[in-house]
Amino acid sequence: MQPTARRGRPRKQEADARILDAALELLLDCGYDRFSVDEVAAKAQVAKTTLYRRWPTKDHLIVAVVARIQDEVPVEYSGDVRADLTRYLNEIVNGLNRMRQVGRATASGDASAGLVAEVAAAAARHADVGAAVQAMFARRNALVLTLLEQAREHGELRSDVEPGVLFDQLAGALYYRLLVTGRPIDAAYVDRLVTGALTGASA
Amino acid sequence: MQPTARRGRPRKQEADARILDAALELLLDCGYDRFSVDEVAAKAQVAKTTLYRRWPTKDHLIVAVVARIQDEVPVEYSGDVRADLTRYLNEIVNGLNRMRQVGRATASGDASAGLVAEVAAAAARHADVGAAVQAMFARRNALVLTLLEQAREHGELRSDVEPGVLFDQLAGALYYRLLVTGRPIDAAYVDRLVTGALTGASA
DNA sequence: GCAATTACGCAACAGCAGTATCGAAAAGGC
DNA sequence: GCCTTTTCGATACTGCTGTTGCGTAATTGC
Repeated sequence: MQPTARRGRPRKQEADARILDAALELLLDCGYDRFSVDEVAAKAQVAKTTLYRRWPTKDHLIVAVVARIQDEVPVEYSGDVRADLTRYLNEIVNGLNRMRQVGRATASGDASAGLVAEVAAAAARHADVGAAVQAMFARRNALVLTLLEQAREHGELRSDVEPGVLFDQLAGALYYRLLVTGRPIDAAYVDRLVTGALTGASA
Repeated sequence: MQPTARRGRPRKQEADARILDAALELLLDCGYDRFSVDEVAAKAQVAKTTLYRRWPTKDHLIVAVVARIQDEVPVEYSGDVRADLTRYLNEIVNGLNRMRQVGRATASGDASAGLVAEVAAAAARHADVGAAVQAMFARRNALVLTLLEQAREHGELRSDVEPGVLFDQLAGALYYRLLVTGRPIDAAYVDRLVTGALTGASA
């Protein structure tokens, strides 16, 4: 962050917020499929040029909006990994369900799946968006990973457990179920998931 | 499948194959981002109308192409779940790596992630595509799920293991890593994954 | 004050997805 | 043979994404 007094006319800071606000509002109102850059610019009372200077593609804009509504989930090791993990995963699920209201109009099943898939596709299309998405998730999950390490050092987890792999299993199962199998995700499922990952499948 | 002699002019069967061939070729040559319906129609020497009568959107066409190159992986319970699972997951990884050649031109990292994400987004956008994708995966994974049940009955897995949840963990971790964290997936990772899921994380 | 630089709004543009319309062709029903 | 139905090819069109060019406004450096 260098507030380096740049050479030319400074950017209108107000515009950024107005655009993001308009974009979020449009996303909530109309859903992803009826979301058009032109309309965002119109709603924000900003020229399309101004918008595109900040976010070079629709994908960039969408990811910026999603990143903005991602709130941090406070996580602290309580001494009971099972409870902590269950709470955190349920928080993720709640976040997805909160997204679900986005674009009820899509009529094609699940809007949360739609947004997640759209973000994933955007990440795959543009390298810089991909980096931003990875950073977003890394930031979001950092606390949980350190929690897992604490639990391991505390003796609650096997010493050879790799937090990264374990978390891939848990979070991956949620998104896989959401995107691929399309079956519902509720607290009971989260419970079975955590139980399975902790106790293991071997007899 | 009713070869019901319909009333009007019959569809040119040849066109379907020509379109799918052209689409696959274009996908292999140019990647997803330079893939345009107009060009597919031109390459297949078919009017755009003819194409759109068969696949009503670009998403439908893409999923049809991907479904076409999905080959079945034979799976049979060998008495060693660990080995069987490892083999199958590596098969999935190989499939993803085979996709990786698709669209080298995209320059944005990983083309396999791109296609997977694009298919997921298409599934979320259109209910019927979603159903087709779910069916595709269900068909692909059915053998593994029965394998897991056999292993459970054989006493190799705990009796309370739910094959569906276990498989979500494994496959989900792969796709989560591919799409979200973007870190490489190799045989060593698959190994750690299977080990983790089977032995469990609890001390 | 003046030049250089950068942002702004406006308008026009190219490219692609998907739709609409039209005449012609190929089949069945009678 | 004739009518109906459906497909085909061709063309033009709408709407959206993303780009470009241009005149103008705001700020820095001198």
